[in-house]
Amino acid sequence: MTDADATSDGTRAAARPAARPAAKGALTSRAEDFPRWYQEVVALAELAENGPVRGTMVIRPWGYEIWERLQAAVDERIKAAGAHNAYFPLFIPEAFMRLEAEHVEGFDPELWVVTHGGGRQLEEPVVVRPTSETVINHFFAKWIQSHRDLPLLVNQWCNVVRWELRPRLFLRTTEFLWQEGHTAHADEADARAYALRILTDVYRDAIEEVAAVPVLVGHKTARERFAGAMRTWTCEAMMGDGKALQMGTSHELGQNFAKAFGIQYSDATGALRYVWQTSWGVSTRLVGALIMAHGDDFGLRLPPALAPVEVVVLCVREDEAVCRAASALTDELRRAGRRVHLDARTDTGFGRRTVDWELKGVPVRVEVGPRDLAEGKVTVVTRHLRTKEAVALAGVAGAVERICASAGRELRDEALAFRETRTATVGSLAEAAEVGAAGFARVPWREVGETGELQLAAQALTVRCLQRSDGGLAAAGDADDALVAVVGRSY
RNA sequence: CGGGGAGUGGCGCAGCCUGGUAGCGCACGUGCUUUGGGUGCACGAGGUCGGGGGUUCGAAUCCCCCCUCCCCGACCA
Repeated sequence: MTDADATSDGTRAAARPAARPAAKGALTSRAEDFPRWYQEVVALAELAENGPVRGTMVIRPWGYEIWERLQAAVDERIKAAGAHNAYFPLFIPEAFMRLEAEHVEGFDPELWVVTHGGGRQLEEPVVVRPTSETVINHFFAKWIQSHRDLPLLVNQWCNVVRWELRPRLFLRTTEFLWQEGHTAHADEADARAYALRILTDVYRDAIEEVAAVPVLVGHKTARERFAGAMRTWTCEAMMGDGKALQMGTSHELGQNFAKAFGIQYSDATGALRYVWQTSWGVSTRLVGALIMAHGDDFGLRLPPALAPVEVVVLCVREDEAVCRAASALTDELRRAGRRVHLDARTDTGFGRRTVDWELKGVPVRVEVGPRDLAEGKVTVVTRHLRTKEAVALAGVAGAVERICASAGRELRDEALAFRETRTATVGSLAEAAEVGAAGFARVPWREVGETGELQLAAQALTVRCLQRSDGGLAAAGDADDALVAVVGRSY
């Protein structure tokens, strides 16, 4: 798996000379086989691997640190939007799941149900949460009595479990980590405004500014909508193979759950009213998106903001002067506030080490070797561009600073340019199917409609979102027929 | 659930048809060598061959039963 040459063909391995193909990367190229490339990056960059139970995932430290940084970026924005973190239980009474009709229908096939505990069969089975909508609403009903209790803005970070037919590390696993926000508002307009605020100020901002992945925002068609929602808003990104990935969703739940769970409040006049709600989430899928949006044939490319290590200082060879200089540079960069790792291993060849750091996506590599050092210089390598420059020792901190300051923007620009080359505006369903097969087609929704959506589905295509022709979000008064559908293949 | 495939050192596989007590690549350990883009050489450690039963002097190999996993068709953060 780690070696593209070590395939099933044993005789070939035996006959093959020791040398591997010169100058080839450690990975299958993205163009050759994107899914395989993805799996190899996940394995070789030590991001994650499969757990012992089908569909489960072990997130390794390198991958988890990336997740922690994404999480921090999202969390601080959630708090800025006024929500507070809380925690609700993993186990949900089965009966709760049945209270909202569409919700039951949507989740029933994905549920894991615990039937035994303490060595005996449970009188009432408990569901392992696939989402916490129901438990949280049960408590909302208790906590909300007056309009003074509103809005109630709660978020939780947790794991959820859903039966999955085709698991893929980070993208679709049986158990995954996420954040789910749940809110209750006095009226529809307030709920809508909050759902949109989360969509743009929390999700879009974190994804574009921190993860450096450009997204399209819009709302889902009825077919793609969250089970039980009136409207589902989404951030959609294009991956390196032209397929779409939903990176975050924010739902306007209307009063469906409020009615199912009896969440009512007394308004200023004393009248009893049902609340209007929202829910929203992003998950560890973001890590998968990061890999697929930015990765290249040499591995992961991390925006500095998310990189566990921003700079690796590499001693090219064992040499006292080299080690001293490398160590001094490491200290200097650390003092400047960078996350730096000093790689002074002498038991591993230089080539191996550079390939490893490249696979892991570390944004900047500072190579300290005797040759450059004799001239008072080191080699600074920019991961996302794969450019090298000789930099005087005194200029290293400045060079690193410049790269760290620009890398995120450049990655985003590159991803955006790629998306644009793969996006076309078309006028018919047939054209949309053609363009959508390799990228995004923008087509008037009235040309698609629900029947068109079915036809697209037969070709593995979906409407990723609906938006205004200028890319803006639909306003309350906008009819879907006046909107543009973004059509593409998706994960 | 329907169709196809696979279980053999940590990983990926060969061996099975034509039974004779297990091998290759990678990874791992030790030593030397090398280190400016996956160094090279030598030596070494590591396996209840998914489980159970049967046939046989002898089973990874043949027969029966069971278990597990993977791939393809009914979905999503």
